[in-house]
Amino acid sequence: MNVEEITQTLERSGLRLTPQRYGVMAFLLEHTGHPTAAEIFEGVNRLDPRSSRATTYNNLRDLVQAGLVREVAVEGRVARFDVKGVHHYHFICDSCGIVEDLEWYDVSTPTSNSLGKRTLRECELIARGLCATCAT
Amino acid sequence: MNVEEITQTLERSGLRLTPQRYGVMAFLLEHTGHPTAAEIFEGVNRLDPRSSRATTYNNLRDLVQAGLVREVAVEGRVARFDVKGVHHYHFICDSCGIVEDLEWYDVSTPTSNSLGKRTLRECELIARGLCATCAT
DNA sequence: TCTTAGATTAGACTCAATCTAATAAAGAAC
DNA sequence: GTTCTTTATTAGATTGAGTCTAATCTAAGA
Repeated sequence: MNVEEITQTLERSGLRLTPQRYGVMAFLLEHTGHPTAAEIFEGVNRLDPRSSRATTYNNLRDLVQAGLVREVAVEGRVARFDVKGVHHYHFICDSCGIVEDLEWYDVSTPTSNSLGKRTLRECELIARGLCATCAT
Repeated sequence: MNVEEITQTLERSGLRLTPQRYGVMAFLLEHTGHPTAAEIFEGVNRLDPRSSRATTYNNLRDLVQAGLVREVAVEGRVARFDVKGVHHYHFICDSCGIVEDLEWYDVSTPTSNSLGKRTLRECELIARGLCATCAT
């Protein structure tokens, strides 16, 4: 994902690509380990330019709404984020809680019968078990 | 799920079936709409016996650890719970955020190749889109 | 240049969840 | 039964992720 793509996606949502927003995107593209908002805030501010906590949260919200970033569904109180670049699923370790990427594959979707009047947008898969470190 | 089963499962984890614990289980068995801890706390206390907030949280933690209850993976700050009785998946509405059950079906699991050294325990599916109410 | 909508900011605030230290209740031991 | 010990419960204080507020600041357009 390059700056052009990001700018255009944001424009489609009526958003500017500010230094702070770029900082969040750049950090997420570089750190694929599903960081928390606090980690992103800290990481972005380790470099220029300074971004406030509120802005980091605002921008994460905006980027999620624009479809560039995803808030990963994990139980627990802290939100984790990743870039929606390449389709992938998640593996969560029962023991240490680490969230790892699993390569995407075609998963059969619920029958239209069981969906009823609902409209389906996407299916997310969460695999659970022990990560490589905890399994040994 | 009956009292016998619950008692035995708890005993296997070295836990007693106290009135407060039973209250939580009974509430969850009756209210399948994925209530929050606060809702469970309030619901349990609408009847006898009085249970404190801390106890509700403690018991939810214990019941999850004993494998009787599941903390549903939803993004957001409030934890939601359901009884692990019947296998099922979840549908989360993009618009109103409601969490509904989807009947279980056999989903293909990740290849052992992509899992690597990880051990797989279960696969959870989260479908997203618009619920029946929001779709119309 | 002026206007205006969008963006950022520090700090106060909210509230779900956890912690603490004291009390209560249920088994087990005698 | 009485005592000892472990497990549970409790009210209230504390934590901390996330949100809100009201005041600036910035940049695009007229």
